[in-house]
Amino acid sequence: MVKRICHGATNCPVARSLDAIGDWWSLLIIRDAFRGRRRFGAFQKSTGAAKNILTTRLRGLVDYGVMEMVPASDGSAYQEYVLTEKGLDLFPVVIALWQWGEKHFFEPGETPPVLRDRRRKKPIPELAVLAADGRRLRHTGTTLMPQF
Amino acid sequence: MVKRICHGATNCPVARSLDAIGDWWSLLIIRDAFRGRRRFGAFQKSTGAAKNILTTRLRGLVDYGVMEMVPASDGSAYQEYVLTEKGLDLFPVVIALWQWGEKHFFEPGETPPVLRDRRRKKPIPELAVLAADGRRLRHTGTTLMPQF
DNA sequence: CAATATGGTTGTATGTTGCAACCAGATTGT
DNA sequence: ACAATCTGGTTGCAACATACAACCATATTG
Repeated sequence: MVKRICHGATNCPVARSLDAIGDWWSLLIIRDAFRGRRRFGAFQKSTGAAKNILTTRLRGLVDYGVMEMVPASDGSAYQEYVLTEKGLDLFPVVIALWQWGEKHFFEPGETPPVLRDRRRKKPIPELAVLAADGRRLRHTGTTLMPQF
Repeated sequence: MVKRICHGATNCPVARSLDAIGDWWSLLIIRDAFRGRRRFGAFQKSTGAAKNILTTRLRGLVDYGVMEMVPASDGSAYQEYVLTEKGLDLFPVVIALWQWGEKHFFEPGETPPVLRDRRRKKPIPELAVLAADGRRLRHTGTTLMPQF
């Protein structure tokens, strides 16, 4: 999205992901797309981004295949921006960021908005990295992460 | 980290997380911290960031409580940067970004570095958002995400 | 058919980045 | 002991990105 002079051909999946979405505004747009926002104006209001910034970010997300432009669902001549399958796959990323923020950036007095499964009417349990045998995996120095 | 003029007091956990780590370099530093990097010079080499950028990012991460400076583990007079408990809690975020990049940014010919649990010698299964009853949760429009 | 909403584009001032040069203290080699 | 080098930065500057306001064309509403 933002031009990356230094890391064109990195082999690291994290770096490649960040090329597409590793930017404050893009991630905020994606968050709002998961909250049902579809229109340019809606994203502008809910993210607070300036129009030109929003334009470049939406264009970048479309270029990377995270979102796509579709005819407006209300039949008007306008267009909407919706997440592609690739974009929907970012769900765990957004949830992980949500839960981390919820855990670490709210004072005892504050009540963070609760992430809940509306269908089952229960809060969503904390996302966990599991090993192949289903046991919860905790990061322990050299357990993970190849050196590429 | 980067000064956010527009969103000082947002109630959204994702936005609060992004204030601390929603930046290309910071996330790359965190990735490398999970890969065992500890020294300024090591981060410089593995991320490719310029020294001044690295300085500001490391300082920011320390300010936000994601990393901390500790005396060097080899007994020298230098210092090292290590993840705090709060920083270690970013593990799911990094894994989610890793897996998303692995799935969507590698051509059929390319082989992405595999994320594997060294202790059990098996690849790590895909991170999934689970509902309270343990069933896999897929994003379906209005299932999740409160409007704050 | 005038007024307004939508979805942008184009300046311009300011802030952030990337790069190279420089520097002080710690460490190493002799 | 002392010069060379390594480590972990800081500073200056040019290039680039951002925020904000003004403007504009098309679509929609009253």
